[in-house]
Amino acid sequence: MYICLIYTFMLYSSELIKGTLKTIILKLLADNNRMYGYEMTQRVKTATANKIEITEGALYPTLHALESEGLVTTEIEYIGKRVRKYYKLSPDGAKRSQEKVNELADFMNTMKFLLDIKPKTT
Amino acid sequence: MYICLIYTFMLYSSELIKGTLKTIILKLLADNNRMYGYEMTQRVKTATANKIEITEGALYPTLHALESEGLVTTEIEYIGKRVRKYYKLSPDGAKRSQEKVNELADFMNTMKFLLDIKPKTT
DNA sequence: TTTGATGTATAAGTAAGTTATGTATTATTT
DNA sequence: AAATAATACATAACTTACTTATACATCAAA
Repeated sequence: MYICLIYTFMLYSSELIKGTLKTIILKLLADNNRMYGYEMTQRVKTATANKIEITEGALYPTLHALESEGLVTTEIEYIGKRVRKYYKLSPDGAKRSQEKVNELADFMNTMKFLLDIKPKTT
Repeated sequence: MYICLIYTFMLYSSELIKGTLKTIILKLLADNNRMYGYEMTQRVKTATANKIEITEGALYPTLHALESEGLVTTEIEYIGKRVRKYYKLSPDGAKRSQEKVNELADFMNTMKFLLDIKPKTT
């Protein structure tokens, strides 16, 4: 007797995640005081059961953009000889975080209505 | 005495809508047998209270892409002298429509969980 | 008669990603 | 001991899916 286990790594098509990265980062920082980039990728990966994987090529430019917009501040620390860059929300960033999450929530409600998606019955 | 009415046209930032256009079109066609492009833009506009406005520059290339992928078929009709192009789902398109809607629903549930968004209490 | 709505289409430019590559340290496996 | 994987940052080249602008044409309304 064979037992066949198929693990489907149902990663979302990338267009979907596209508009949401900044919102995700800002929300993570709103909840966690400070985080570093690699930590964010791991947090999102485990929190979504591998459904959302943030690539470094997307993450770091976005973090730099948030910094240059004044929405986050940074602190560099050394773990042994390895550099680690912590990000923290500025007051503007905290405000923006809420706005972005609210906008996304509103958008998702609109889309659910438009696509006639029923709430999960779990 | 002045009465000041401010209408806020809270259009979503375009990155959000970005990944969802094909899904919206396929779902419209799944529900309506056949539709033409302009009709789709109006339907979405009114159904979302002007929150989502599909631009022609996005719509028509996407419709052409769907056609060349074999997901929709077209019929041309004349209203007076004015041309109108109707789109209809192919069997593949009907299947894809369901898949896309399911994927988006799944994605939105994941995002709601990740961003700790509470269901609306209305 | 000219503006707005209806209707389709494409070209140029942009934003936000992907993919690939690079560098370096530390832990784990063979 | 050496190779591989994980940790940690970063950037360059490319792609995708849009936006913005333009174009053309018909028909209704001001």
